[in-house]
Amino acid sequence: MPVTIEDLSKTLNLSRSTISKALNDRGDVSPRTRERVLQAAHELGYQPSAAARNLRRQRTDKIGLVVNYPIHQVSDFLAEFIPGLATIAEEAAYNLILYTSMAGNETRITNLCRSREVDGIIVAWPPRLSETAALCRLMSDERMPHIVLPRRVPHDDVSYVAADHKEGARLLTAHLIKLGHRRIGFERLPEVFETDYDRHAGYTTALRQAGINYDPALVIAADSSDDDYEARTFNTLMALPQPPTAILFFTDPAAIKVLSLAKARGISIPDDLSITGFDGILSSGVTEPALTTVRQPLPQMGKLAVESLLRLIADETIEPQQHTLPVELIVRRSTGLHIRT
Amino acid sequence: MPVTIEDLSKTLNLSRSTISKALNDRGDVSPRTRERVLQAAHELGYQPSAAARNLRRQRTDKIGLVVNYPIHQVSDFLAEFIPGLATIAEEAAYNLILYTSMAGNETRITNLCRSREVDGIIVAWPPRLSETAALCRLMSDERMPHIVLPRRVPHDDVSYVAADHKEGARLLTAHLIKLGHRRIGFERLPEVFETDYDRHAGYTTALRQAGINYDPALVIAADSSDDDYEARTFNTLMALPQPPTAILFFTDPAAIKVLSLAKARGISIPDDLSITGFDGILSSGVTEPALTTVRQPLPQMGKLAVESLLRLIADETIEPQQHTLPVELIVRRSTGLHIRT
DNA sequence: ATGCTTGCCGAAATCGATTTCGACACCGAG
DNA sequence: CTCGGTGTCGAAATCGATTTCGGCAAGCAT
Repeated sequence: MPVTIEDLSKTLNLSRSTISKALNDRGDVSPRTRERVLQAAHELGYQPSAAARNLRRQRTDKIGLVVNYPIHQVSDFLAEFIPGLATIAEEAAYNLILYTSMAGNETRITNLCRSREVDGIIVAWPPRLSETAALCRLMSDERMPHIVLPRRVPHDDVSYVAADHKEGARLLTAHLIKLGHRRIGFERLPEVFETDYDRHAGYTTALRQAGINYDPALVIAADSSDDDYEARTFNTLMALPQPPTAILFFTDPAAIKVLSLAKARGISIPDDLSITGFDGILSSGVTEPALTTVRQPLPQMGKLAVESLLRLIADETIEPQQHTLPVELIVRRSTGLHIRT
Repeated sequence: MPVTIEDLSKTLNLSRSTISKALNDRGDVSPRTRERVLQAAHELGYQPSAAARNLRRQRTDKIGLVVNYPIHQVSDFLAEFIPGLATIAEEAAYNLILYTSMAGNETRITNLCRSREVDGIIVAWPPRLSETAALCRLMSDERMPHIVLPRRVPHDDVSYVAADHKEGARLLTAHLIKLGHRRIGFERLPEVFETDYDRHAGYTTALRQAGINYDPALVIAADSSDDDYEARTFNTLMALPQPPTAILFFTDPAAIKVLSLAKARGISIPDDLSITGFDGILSSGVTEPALTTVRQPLPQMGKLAVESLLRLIADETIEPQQHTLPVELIVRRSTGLHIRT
C-alpha cells in the first residue's frame, strides 16, 4: 500500500492541507513545518498519487500520440520522431501516451477527448484531407488541443508541423535537369494529401523554371494499397514509347525496390536510368548505388510538434501553429549525367 | 466542460450509483432504466473521466515502457517492438506510456512506481546486470509488476523476454565453419550483459563442436562508448600476424560500417573476408553485398512481453515469466567459401 | 393482517489529492 | 486595553467516478 498524504498527516500531526501546501510551496507554511514535512515525505517515501492529482487539477500532464495509419507502415518514421517527441515532452514534465490502430475510428478519438486522459493530441499520419479536417473540428469541439504531424493542412485554423515537400521535389527535379535529363518520370501518391500535391507542384515548378514541357504521360498516380505499386510505376514508365531517363519515386523503399528490379532487367543505374527516393532513411545510404534523396528534418519536426502543442495547451487563445520545415537534398550515386544518344 | 455522471443523474432523475451500475452492467438495475441510461449517455455524449476512474479503481489500465538507454541508439529496435507492444496492449484495453531518458535514474523509476501512473512496467535495455537486478528488486518492493526486454536476466525471480543469442552466434559460427573458415574473429560488447555472454558461449560451442581451438587473440572486447569501435575491432583483427578469414560483428550497423571500410582498403567481401552482422535490420538486406546475419523475432518478443506483463498484473502470485525466443539465420552474400591459399 | 423474499434504487463512504476560507494566536500601534 | 494586521494552520468542499449497504415497495406464502 503506497504512502498517502493522509499517512503523512497522521505521523506529523498536521492537516492534509498543510502538507499539500508545504510540498507544493504554496506559501502559508512556516519554514520550520515545511522542513518537517519535506523530511518526513522523504523518509516515508511519499509520492503523490497521479490519479488523485489528475482528478483534482483537471489535467494529466500527458499528451497523446495518435497514430492514424497502419502502424507497421510508419514505424520507421515513428522511430525517428519519438526521440524528439519524448525528449521535449519530458523536459516539460509531460509524458507521451501512444495510441495506435486508431485508423478511421472517430469514436475512439472522441472518447479519448472526453475521458480527458490527455491534455493534448498529436495526430500522426491522419487519413484523407476531408476526414482529417473533420477530425480536427471534432477535437476543437471537445476543446482538445491538437496538432497534425507530419502533414500540411490547408486550413487556417488547424495546427500542423510538416516538411517542405514542394521544395524537396523541386530540388530533386532541378538536380536531375542539371544532369541533363529532360524526360523525368514522377510518381504520385494522391492519398497522401497535400504532401502529394506539394511535391507535384515542386516538380512542375522545376520543369517550368527550366523551360521543359510538362508531359502527363510521365506522371503516374500510384496506389499504395496495391502491394506492388512501385513495380507498376516502373513498368508503366519504361513501357512508354519514349521512356524517361530519370524517375522520382515517392519514397526511399520504393526506389530501393526498383533498384533490384532494374538490376534484374539489366538496366544500369545510374548509367541507363537515374532514380531518386524521398525521406533519407538509413537504408538509402547503403544500397548499391546509394540513393539520391531528400531528407526531412524528422527529429526537429518531432520537437517542434511537441513545443507547439504545449503552447496550445498552455494558452487556449493562441493562434494556430503552422510550421513547414526546410528539407535537405542528398546527392548520391543513383543519379548521373544523362548520356545523350 | 465535459459531461459528468452528475449531469446524467440530474437529467434522468436517477442517483449517480444507479447510473454507474447501469453503465457498467453491475446488475441491480431494471432493463428499462438501464436502457434509459444508455440512451441518455449516448445522447449527451457521456464518457467517464479517466482520472476519477483511476482514482477509485486504483488502477490505470496503462503500462509503462521505460527505455533505459540513449533513445536514439535504440530507436530502430523500438520501432520494431512498438507495433507488437501497442497492438497487444490495446487489444487488452491497455495503453502504452513511453518513458525515455530514464538511464541510470533510479529515483525516477521509484517515483513512477509510487505515483501509480501505470499498472506495470516493461524495462527496455536496462543498464548493467547488477544495476538491473537492483532496479527489479526496487520494483518488486513497490509491488510493481515488471518485465525486462530484450535481455535475459539470470535470476529466478526476474521476468524477461529475450532472444536466443547463444544459438544465434552458434548458427553464424557453424555457418562460417561449414564454408571452410577456421580463424574466425569475434567481437564482444561486454556491457550488454548476458547477451554478450550468451553469444560468446554460442561461438565457443560451435568451435568446440568442430574441433577448432579457441584463440583469445581473435576475440575483441569492444567499447561502444568509443565512437569508432567497429573500426577498432576490424583494425585490431586484421593487424594480427594471422588475421581471421571471417569476423562476427556484434550488430548489423557495425558490419555495415566495416563493409565500406573494407572496400576503401581494397579488401573484397566475401572473397578476402567474410563478415556477419546481428539483428537483421532492414538495411542489412540492401547493402552490397547483403549481410549474412541473424534475425531476432522482435515483433513476437514485443507481443510476448506485453502478454506476460498483463499476466503478472492480473495475478500477483504467478511465477516469473521467462521467455527465450528462437532466432533465424539469414544467409546472404557477405559470407563465402574460404579460399585456401 | 403479518412476515419474508425479491427486485430495484439511493445515500453515503471512498479513492487521494488541492484549494478556499475561516480560525486562531501573536504582534505592534493607537 | 483594544483594534487591526500578519503569519500559520485546519476544516471542509471539491474533483468524478465506484461500491457497499440499507430502504422501500411489490409479491407471495402463512
